[in-house]
Amino acid sequence: MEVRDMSIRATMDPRQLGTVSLFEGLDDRGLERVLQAASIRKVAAGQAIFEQEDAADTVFVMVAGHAKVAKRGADGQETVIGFINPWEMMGCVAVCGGTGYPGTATAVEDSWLLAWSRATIERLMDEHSRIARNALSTISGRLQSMQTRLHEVSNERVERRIAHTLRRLADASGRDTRQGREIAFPITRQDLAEMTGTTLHTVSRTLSAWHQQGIVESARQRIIVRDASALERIAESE
Amino acid sequence: MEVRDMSIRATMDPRQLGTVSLFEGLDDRGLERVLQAASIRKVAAGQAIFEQEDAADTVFVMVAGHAKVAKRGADGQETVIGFINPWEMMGCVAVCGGTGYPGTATAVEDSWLLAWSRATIERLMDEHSRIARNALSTISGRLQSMQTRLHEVSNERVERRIAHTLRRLADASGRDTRQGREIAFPITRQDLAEMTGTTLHTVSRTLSAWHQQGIVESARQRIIVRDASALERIAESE
DNA sequence: CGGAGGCTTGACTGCAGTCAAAACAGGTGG
DNA sequence: CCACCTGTTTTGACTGCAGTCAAGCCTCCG
Repeated sequence: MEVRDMSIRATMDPRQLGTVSLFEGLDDRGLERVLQAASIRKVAAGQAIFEQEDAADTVFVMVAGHAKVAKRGADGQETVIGFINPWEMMGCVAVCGGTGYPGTATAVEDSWLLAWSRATIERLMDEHSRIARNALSTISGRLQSMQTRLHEVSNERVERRIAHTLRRLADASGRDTRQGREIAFPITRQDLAEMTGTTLHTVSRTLSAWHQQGIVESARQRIIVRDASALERIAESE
Repeated sequence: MEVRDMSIRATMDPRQLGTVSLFEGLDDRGLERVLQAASIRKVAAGQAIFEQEDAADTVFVMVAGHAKVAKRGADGQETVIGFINPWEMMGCVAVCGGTGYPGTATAVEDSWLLAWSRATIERLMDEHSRIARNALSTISGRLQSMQTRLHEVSNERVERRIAHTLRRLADASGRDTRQGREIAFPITRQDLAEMTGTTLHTVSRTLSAWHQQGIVESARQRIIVRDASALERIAESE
């Protein structure tokens, strides 16, 4: 399920960790120490990284690959909380808040992650108060984006919600190609439906319509945004 | 709009501050210092405490009264993020995250609040690392409850969402009366609609139906839950 | 007593969910 | 290399939940 591979750590430049919001502003020696305290895990596509309600004892940073975090409710329905890009962290809320993981994280591609145990992260926070402050501001940002999503799901029509979501995905996880901006990991209609509070049928119909209009290009588990401004118009028009 | 009244502070027992999640675990001397750093404000019902997008420079703790925090979107629609009860704080996310306030806070009753400036709260956090940790865990809790609400709005039918919301309100902000458990502050159908992502019409119809069944008692801006277990059944039944 | 804000109810409608079926792509094993 | 099987996507037809439109009532407050 998980394989450790120490050689990767040896070849990694600690300064890359400075990209991670949690470790922003640390000096080189601090980053070095943080890296030394980490362990590395490889997770194959489709495998779980952590499970909902498991005691939260590890903070992860994605090094390469992508993961999906989804919460499943009592009724078995899933809601996609978000996708994790390289150099983003996950698990921090649960570890800091002292609760279980809020959802299940699944690798959607073969991925490499750095991992720190709860005890280690707490020690690092003690040594570098900057890390605690970073955690606070990162979580605050997530809370705000959650509030925005709540507002959207509560007040907006499906098409517009999909447009908003797709725009954000293209923005945060996109990769420019000759055809347009492509979501940089495999994502199904079902995933998009679970992010927007709708059904895969409606997502499929919507994307088909947008395809007709030349706004998106799409194939199995791939979506390319050709006309970002049209998407913007759908998302924001009165 | 806001009136300062220092005499209240003089008569307040610092230990009451220990009830506030942000200051949990501080010793008496710490609480004393926190209280000394606070200023007091009185806000009349209907008045704003802070406005959406204002630079977040003050953290508040409700001493007596209740406030509503609502976010209004680009389209002018409002979403109620939550209600603030006595000894709960607000503004912390924005102040800690370094962003503007995520919504507008309005007193729904005449209220008294303690207030700390950003600089003061940061100094207090430096002096007492416990405060920073508390902030982290409080915000984590809010994030999780946001995720739960997102899941509900995405996947559940209106009636069930209202049941969930009403249950939580009665739980967190209820007061036991001979008729049942009453929401302890004035709340309109519109407020409830904006919390659940529906319209005041639907809320009204739903409450009427529940009234028929003896589940709730309600009047202008007042709701009493008579049969909590029935509500539970509506909220959780398959 | 009059006005404003809050609540209720009815009738209608349409968005999007459900049900159903089929095409398609990709991976696996023979 | 082909056959099969599973998971993904598309499309159509139907339906019902809840939003919209409309009207009127109630309650509190000035």
